[in-house]
Amino acid sequence: MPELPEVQTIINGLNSKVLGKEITKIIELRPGTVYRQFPITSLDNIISISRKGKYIILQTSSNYKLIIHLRMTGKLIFENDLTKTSNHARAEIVFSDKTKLIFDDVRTFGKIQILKFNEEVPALINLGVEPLSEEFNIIYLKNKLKNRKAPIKNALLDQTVIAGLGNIYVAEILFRAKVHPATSANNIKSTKLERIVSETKIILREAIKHNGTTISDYRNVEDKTGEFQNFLKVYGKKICKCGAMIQKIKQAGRTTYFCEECQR
DNA sequence: AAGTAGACTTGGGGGA
DNA sequence: ATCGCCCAAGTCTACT
Repeated sequence: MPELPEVQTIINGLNSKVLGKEITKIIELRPGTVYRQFPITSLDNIISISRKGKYIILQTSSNYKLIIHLRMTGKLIFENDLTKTSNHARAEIVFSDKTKLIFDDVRTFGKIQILKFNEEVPALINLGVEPLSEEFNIIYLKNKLKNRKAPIKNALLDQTVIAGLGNIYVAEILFRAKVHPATSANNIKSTKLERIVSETKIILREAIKHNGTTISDYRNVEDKTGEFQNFLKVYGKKICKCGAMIQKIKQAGRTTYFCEECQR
């Protein structure tokens, strides 16, 4: 799915398009997309739009919130015309001013949860630090990784270590930090950990500036692609800028791209 | 406890 | 051109 920069781009779009709007109904077009623990009876305004890791949180004025996860192929598309729809619309959030958000998701992994405002979700409670916050520093990372023998690639994908990284950005981070993805997490030198921390922040900020990375499905709320795919150095590449072939290996079921020459 | 294969699901692309 | 196999931005569960 969308990783942190893509989700942040969507948050920015939602803030300009739907903040303050009144929700009249939430339509589930495919069963299993929307989890409701209670019926929504009143009309509610969206009073805040934020993100934790890759989770989108819409807080409403009358004590409930929507937690949306896009997983691999989910999109939130703002639409001015209520009669319009999209190929894989799974749910719609309809507003009183005759606009709506379409939740479109080819692979149907994405979900919308409707929760009481103070209700917590285990996945959200257990999230690690935000990589762009000051809490994400070498002391934190060293402590989190000290007992982990698994490859650094797997550890950085673990949302309870850092919230928001995914397969593309972890590959790019390790490439720029010059760390081999199979290195045991607890066996990385401090200078390299420092590089991982600093490159993570740099890459994520750059990617947000370019509206995220579109490999295939990701779109922002205006149904537009991101541009950061033009700046990737290793993910999906065949040849490294050093001239060596980019290697592809499987780690924890995911494909890892890396350069044997540059990442040691 | 840590680590990982499998499951969920649809569609696009390279190859026979 | 068709068929069918492999692959994909993520995370939860169940097993060793």
